[in-house]
Amino acid sequence: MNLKQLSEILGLSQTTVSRALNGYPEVNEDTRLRVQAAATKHGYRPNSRAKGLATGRSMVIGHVIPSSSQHEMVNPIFGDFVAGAAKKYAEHGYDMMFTNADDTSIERAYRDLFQRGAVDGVVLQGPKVNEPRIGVLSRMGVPFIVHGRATGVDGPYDWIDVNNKSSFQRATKFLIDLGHRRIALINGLEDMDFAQRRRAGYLEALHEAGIAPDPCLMRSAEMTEVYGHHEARAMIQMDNPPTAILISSMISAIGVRRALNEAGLKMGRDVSVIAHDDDLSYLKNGQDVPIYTATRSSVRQAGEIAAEMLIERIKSPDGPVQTRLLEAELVVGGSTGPAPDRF
Amino acid sequence: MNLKQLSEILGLSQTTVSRALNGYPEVNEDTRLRVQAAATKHGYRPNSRAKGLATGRSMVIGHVIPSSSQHEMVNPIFGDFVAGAAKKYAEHGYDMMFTNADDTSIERAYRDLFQRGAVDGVVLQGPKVNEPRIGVLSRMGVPFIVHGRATGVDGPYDWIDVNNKSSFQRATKFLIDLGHRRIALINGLEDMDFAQRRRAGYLEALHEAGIAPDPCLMRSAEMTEVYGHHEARAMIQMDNPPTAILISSMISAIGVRRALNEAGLKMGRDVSVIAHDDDLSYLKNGQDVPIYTATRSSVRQAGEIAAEMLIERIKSPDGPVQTRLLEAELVVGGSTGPAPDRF
DNA sequence: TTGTATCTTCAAAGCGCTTTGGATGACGAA
DNA sequence: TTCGTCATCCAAAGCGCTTTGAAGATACAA
Repeated sequence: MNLKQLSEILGLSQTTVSRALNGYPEVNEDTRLRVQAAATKHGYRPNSRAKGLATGRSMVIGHVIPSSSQHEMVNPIFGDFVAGAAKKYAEHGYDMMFTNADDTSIERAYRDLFQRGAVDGVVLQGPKVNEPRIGVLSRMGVPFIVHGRATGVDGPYDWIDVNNKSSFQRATKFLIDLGHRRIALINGLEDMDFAQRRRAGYLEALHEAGIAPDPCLMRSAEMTEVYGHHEARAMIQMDNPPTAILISSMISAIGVRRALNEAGLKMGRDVSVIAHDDDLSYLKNGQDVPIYTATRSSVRQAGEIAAEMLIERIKSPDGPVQTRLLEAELVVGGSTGPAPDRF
Repeated sequence: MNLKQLSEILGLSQTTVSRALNGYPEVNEDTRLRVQAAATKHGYRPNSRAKGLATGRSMVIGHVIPSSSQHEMVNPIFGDFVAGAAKKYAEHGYDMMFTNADDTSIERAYRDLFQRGAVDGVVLQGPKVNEPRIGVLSRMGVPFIVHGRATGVDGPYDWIDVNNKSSFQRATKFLIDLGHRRIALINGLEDMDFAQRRRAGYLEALHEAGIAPDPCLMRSAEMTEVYGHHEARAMIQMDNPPTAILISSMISAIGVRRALNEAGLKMGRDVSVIAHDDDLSYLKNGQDVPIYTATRSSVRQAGEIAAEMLIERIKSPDGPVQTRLLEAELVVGGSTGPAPDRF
C-alpha cells in the first residue's frame, strides 16, 4: 500500500493525503479523520526511503562499530549505551544504524555514512587522545556528538563525558585517607582518552599526598576479566605488593577478585579495591550493599543524554556548542578498608 | 556531489556513469576507468535513499531491541552477537538498523520496519516458547532468521541455535558421573525457549540416572550476576544443599562464585559448578586453563552465521528452509570435581 | 453584482538514483 | 551500396514521497 493507492481509495489527491497524515493545517478536520482511518485500516506506512529522498532527512542516526583485527571485542558498555540512546531515538522518531569498520577504515566509514545520506548525525564512541575522527566530522559538517572527550583536539564539538579525572582523584584520595600508600592502577588502554584522565586523577591525588608514583603499579590494557586477574596476580606476588588497587572496569575487577581469592586474600581486609562501575544492567554492583567501593556513573543514562544532545544539534546545526560533564558518585562498599599494618 | 553533477563534469550521461560505477558490461573500459577516477577524486557516494528507491532494496538489515519496562536490560550477549553479524553484513554491503520497542509493541516494530521499506530482512533474537513474532514475520513475507528456536511454533522458518538440550544433558551427566546427586539448575527466564531446552536436558540426564528432580534446586530468572549470587547463597544454606550447580550464564556464574567464596566454600572441591559460556570477548572463561567447566559456544560466531543465512534468504526468498544447530563444546576446567562424601 | 479573503483541494515538479528502450556510429558481410 | 551486428552511449520514465504554486468553492463586504 503506497500513497498513490491510498489516495485513489479515498478519492483524494496525494497532496491532501500526505498533508492530512503529516498534520498540516490546510486540510479539513473531517477529511483528516477520514484519511487517518483509512491509513490505519489499510496499514499504510510511508516508505521511509521515498520520504527521506523528498525531505532530505533520513531520520536515522549512525554508530560505527570498530572491529579491530588485534582485539576483536565489543566493549561491554556498548550494549547499555546503545540501549539508552535507542530509547531516546525512538521517542523522537529516529532509527539507529550501525556500520562495521575495521580500524583502518573508521574515518571512511563515518564519511560514507553521512555522504551517502544514510544518516542525519553520528555518535562517536571511545575517543582516543588526539582523536582524528573529530576533525574529520567537523570538517564534513555532520552533526555529531562524542561520548567522551579528546585531549589534544581543539575546536569546539559537542560531547558528554564522565568526570574521569575527579572521580579517580577522589577514589585515590579515599584510599590514601584509609592509610594506603601503595596503590595500584589497573587502567584501560592508555591511548583511550578516558584512561589518560583517570590516570591523571590518580597521579594528582598521589602527588597531593606526597606519594611518589611507582610505574610497577600502573598497568594498562583492554579491560577484560582475564586482564584484571592477570595483573592482580602479578602484583600480589611482588616483593612490595600494593595494599590497594584501583580498577577502571567492573569486568576487570571481577578478575582481580578472582586472583585475590586464589591467593587466599580477602578483599577489603588484605587488599582494598575500588572499581569504576558503569552501572551495567546485567552486572550491577551488588543489590543493596555494594560489592565494590566504586565510582559509579550510568552509561545507559549517558546514552540517553547523548541521544538528546545529538537530536538537538541536528535540529539546530548552528546552535551553541553543548557539553555535559557527569560527576561519578563514590559508592562505598565492602571492598575497601584501612591499610593493613605490615610495615 | 551527486550523479548529475558527476556526469556533467565527465561530459557523459547519468546512465553511463551509473553503469560504469555499477560494473555493467555495456560501457567502454576506458570510459569506466575515467568515471571511476573522477568518482574517487570528487568523493562521490551514491545517495543510498535514492538508490534504494530506484532498486527497491534498502541494503539494510533490521534488529529490534526490546526495552521492557519490567527489566530494562540489555543482554550482554547482544554486543557480541551483533558484532559478529555486523562483520558479515559489512562484507556483503549491508548496513544494520536497530529499532527500539517496548514489550507491547515489538510485533508492530517489526512490521513497521519492513513495510516502511527500511530493511530487507530482520533478525529475531531471544525467541520465547510459542514465540508469536515468528508467525507475524512469516505471514508478512519478510525474510528473517531466528537466533534460537521456538517450541510450539510450527511452520518452517530459518533458525540457528545451539543444541541447548544436549549440552545441558551432557553437562549434567558429567556431574552425575563425578558422583553428584544433588545438582541444582540456575536457569534463565523459563518463558525463553533456550531455558526450556536446557532444563529438558538437565531433567533427562537426571532421569536416566534415576535421580528424582528436586524443585527446590531449580531456579529461573533474568541471568544477572546478582541473581546468581542470590540463588547460590540461598541454596548453600539449605538443609540438604546441592553439591553441584549448573548455571545458564557466565555472568550469573560469577555471582555464584562470589556466594561460594563468601561462605568459605571452594569451587570444584566443596561445590562443583558448570556454566554455559557464550565466549564473550570481554568475559573469556580464563586464558589457558578454563576457570569454569563450561558448555561453550561462541555467540559471536552465531551472529556471523545468522547474518550469512539471512543474506542468503534475502537473495532467494523461495529457497529451501535453512536451519543450523551448533553443538556446544564441554570444556573441563577447575570448577568441577568429585562429589564430596558427606552422606 | 463584484471584489476580496479564506478554506480546501489539486496537478505537477523535484529529490537522486536505476533501468528500459532506443539512437548513433563503426565495421564487415552480402 | 545496403544491411545487420556490435559496441557505446543516451533520453526519459519511474521508484514513493513532499512541497510549490495555483485553482475552485465559499463567505463576506462593499
